[in-house]
Amino acid sequence: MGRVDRDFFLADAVTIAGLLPGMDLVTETGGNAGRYMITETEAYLGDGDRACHASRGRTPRTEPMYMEGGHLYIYFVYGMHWMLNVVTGPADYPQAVLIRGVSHYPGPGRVTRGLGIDGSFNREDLVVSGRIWIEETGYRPELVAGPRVGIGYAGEPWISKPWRFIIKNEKEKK
DNA sequence: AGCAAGATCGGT
DNA sequence: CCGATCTTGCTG
Repeated sequence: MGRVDRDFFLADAVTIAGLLPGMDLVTETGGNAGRYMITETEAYLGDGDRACHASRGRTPRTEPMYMEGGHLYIYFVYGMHWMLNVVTGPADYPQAVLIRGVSHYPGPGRVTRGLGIDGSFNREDLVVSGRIWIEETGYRPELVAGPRVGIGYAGEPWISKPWRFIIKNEKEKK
């Protein structure tokens, strides 16, 4: 139904994390074309959110999160996994939505491995990119919200915020 | 320069 | 439950 435009990404991360499930993530990489429905997301809401990387200040790694909504923030963890995040909100408000799962690839590490997404996609602009973007589908699945995964270090109240969204009846990771 | 920890995954 | 694997950011 067409590529999502800039305005969509200017809302806050929690709002967008709740809208992305059901939409399609489309890739055109080196002859490999793919369309995958987003099934699971998580919101990281700015420098006040202790679970958000930006809460430790602006560093070379987190710089992309300070870009205008619609860009990608990609980083490497545990020595083996790329994490795919969609930056949200206006420039200089560091927020992002982690794509934790798409059709056929549940789990943030599996998403990037499955779609061939790596550090070369860091700072990519979903609004104009020729190799990755998001499309509206008209599908509005029922979602289940819950606490975010793997952020025990953040402490309360952040650890309990229901900012993880999964399509109801969709299998969780593993 | 050295080190601890990490928005994970797969095998036991 | 544990090991893999390596970048980042903080400490000194």
